Amino acid sequence: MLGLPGLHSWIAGLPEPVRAAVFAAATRRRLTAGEAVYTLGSKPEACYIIERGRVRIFNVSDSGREVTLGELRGGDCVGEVGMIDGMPRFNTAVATEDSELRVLARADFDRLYASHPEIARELNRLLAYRVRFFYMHAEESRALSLGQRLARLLARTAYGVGIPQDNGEILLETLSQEALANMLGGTRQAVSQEMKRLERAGLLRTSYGKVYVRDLAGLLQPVEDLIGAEAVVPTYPTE
Amino acid sequence: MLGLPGLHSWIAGLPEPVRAAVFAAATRRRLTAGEAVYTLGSKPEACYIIERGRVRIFNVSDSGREVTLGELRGGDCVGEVGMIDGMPRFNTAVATEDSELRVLARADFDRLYASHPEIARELNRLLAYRVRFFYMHAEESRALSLGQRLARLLARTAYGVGIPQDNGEILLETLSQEALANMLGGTRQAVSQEMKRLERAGLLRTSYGKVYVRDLAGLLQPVEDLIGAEAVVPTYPTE
DNA sequence: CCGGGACTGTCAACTTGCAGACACTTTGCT
DNA sequence: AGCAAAGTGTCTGCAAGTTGACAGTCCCGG
Repeated sequence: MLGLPGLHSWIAGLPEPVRAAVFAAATRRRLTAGEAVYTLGSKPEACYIIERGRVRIFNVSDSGREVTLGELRGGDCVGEVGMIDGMPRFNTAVATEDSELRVLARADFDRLYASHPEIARELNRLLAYRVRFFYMHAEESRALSLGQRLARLLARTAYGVGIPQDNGEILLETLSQEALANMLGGTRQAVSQEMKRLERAGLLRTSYGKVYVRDLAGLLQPVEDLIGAEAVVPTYPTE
Repeated sequence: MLGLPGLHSWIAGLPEPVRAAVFAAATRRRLTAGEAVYTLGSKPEACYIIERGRVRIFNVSDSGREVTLGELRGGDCVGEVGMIDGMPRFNTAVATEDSELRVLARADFDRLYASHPEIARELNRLLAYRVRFFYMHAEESRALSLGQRLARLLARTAYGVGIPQDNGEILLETLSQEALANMLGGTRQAVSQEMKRLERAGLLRTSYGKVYVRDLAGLLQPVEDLIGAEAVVPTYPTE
């Protein structure tokens, strides 16, 4: 659910000289598809800026099942939290295609962080975004059914990286039901079932690894229904 | 799950003169039990430092059910994320007992934030903690059963605010099953059932609104079993 | 010391989603 | 064209947790 419109970098907003200093301190690293940027539990040695390619963030739950948190792309940053608190990584990042990263080692990060207050402020913006993101994510997982989450995920993905077609449909590429299941924290079978439901409702059309969204507004409908049903909102005195 | 050992303030770590400047800019506000600090969807006008009392952070899901995120106490801070990104509040904060807060208005925050780089750095530490917290929280909700989450919550609460008794038990006060259910994202009935299971296992003893923990290590046991069962951890090349 | 209110234990019916199994379709490579 | 691998549709249990209902238990104020 990263990899969608939103704030995914603390570099982009920096004034030019500071950004230049960051890039000057960073080394380059190439990854082939399947290679890990970092792994769960490891010590945070560096943070990363993705120049090219894709990096999937996930972790492995009980039965070895992987739950995808999101995918980051060119321009995005990974691994900042570890730079700030120094605690072990709490998830795993793996390149899903051949990628090229800028690596900013811990010591260099610390030096720049201490000397350029703009960096701390940009990181605040990024972390605030992430706090909101994870909070909403947790909320959504609890409050919405798999079908509703699927609809939302598809709608957001369409907004973010969808490719408009001539016939008005929006194409979502490289999006197998298995991958969707991982993102939603559900099983492939359940996704298949819900997907069929959406297809029968005429909201989309599917083809192996591809989804053609037909009615983007319609995908968000069921959620709005739910919000509309939220009749009994308790009130609290504010002053 | 806040209100437990952890980092809950960006004030405490500030150098003395800066902290003094923050307190000088803040006004005082008294809340009676049940009064809201802020509510879901409102514009972030200020952030808060709790001087005395308790503030519960929660939000209302679909059917009007409240899901408690945690409780903050004296010394803790609330509402920083809104100061940084200016977006509407994404949850509701209500005083659960008569409380006293310091209120730092947006304009004052902005002024101090711009002029004291230490504030941004302390906020990063706090936000990094919150990112981790929410991430773990989401993970736990997905991967662990209600019973396991209950055991963990009780263990952590015991560590955090438990009161050791003469007979070796640890007393957890003001902890009704209803409140636990809200924290765990479950129902009162399910908590009752799991609590009985823990009681039958001899790990604790309950009495209306109180829990006496007998075997703290034992409470964490079932989770360790689960971790131990995590045999098939896929490996990823790191270099 | 007694009665209302809050807290707790338990049950049955129901819903959601998981697990495993199996047949089928498409894609991509040779 | 042909074949293996990946992706998909669907079914049958099965487990966890919800909803609603009801009765029992404890606490505290009048």
